[in-house]
Amino acid sequence: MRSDCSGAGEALGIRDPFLPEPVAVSVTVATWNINSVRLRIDLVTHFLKEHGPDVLCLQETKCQDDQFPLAAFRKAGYAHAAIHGQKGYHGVAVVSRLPIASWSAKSFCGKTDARHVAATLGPEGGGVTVHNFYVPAGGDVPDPLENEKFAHKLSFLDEMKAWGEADRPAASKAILVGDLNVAPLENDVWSHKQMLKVVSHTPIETGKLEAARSGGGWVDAVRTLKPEPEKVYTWWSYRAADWAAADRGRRLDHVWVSPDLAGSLGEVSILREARGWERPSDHVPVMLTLR
DNA sequence: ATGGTAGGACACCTA
Repeated sequence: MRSDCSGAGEALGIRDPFLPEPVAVSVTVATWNINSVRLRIDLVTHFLKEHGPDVLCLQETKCQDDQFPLAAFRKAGYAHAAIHGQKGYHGVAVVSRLPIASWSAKSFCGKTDARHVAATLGPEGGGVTVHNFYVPAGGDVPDPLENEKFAHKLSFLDEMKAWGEADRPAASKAILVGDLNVAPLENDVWSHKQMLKVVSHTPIETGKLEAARSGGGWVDAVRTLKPEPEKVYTWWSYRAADWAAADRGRRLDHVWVSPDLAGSLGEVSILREARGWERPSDHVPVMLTLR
């Protein structure tokens, strides 16, 4: 962003031609499990208009790539997209108003599930790579022998850790966001004690998520800016009679940054009010600004 | 101890 004051050098238009082009002074990234992007496209464009993140990462888009509502995003000013969807389930996408230089998608656990997509921004976005994840929810029974969905979740977390250690995605200018379906800390749930045997907060899951984060060298941006013991939630069940009154939330949605970006953390914002919108997702947007 | 809601595809799965 240019300043309005006219310093001598600027007024004369002097720039060192050997310096790289200036990059954006700030980038805001948002993550939101939208639970069907086609059903809730009007909520998404409302959010983009009101909050204007540079990049929005979506999970549970629940549509094939040719059904993704690209035109609505383009109309809202988000002309760039990396989409990785599948029929009916899962599905992730990165939409951006800044150009995307390249993108890719990884498969995990030998499945074709669309649970990861990565986009690298061009110079306008500082060349940052954004990894967008949708970790398996894991079913209801927290026993990998009885419940294959829980076994899949644990394997997925192990593979995230191995990927972080082998490929070193956090080596420079990287952000990892998404619905990781684990609330790792005591104050990431409404009752630590009552949640210890509930999928999303069992010790085996929280241990594996922490191992994936620290093993990859990632910094938990949200907890850096909102440290414990503050309660932080990003999801409230559809099954509560009154979600706001009960307030039995969980912090399932995360924003991690590579260590070289940790000094640039600006602010984090969790849009709790979005849970009260008409026909809401059960997750709300989480936004991080890097300066 | 139990059941409570939501979305997508297609007769039940996932969350």
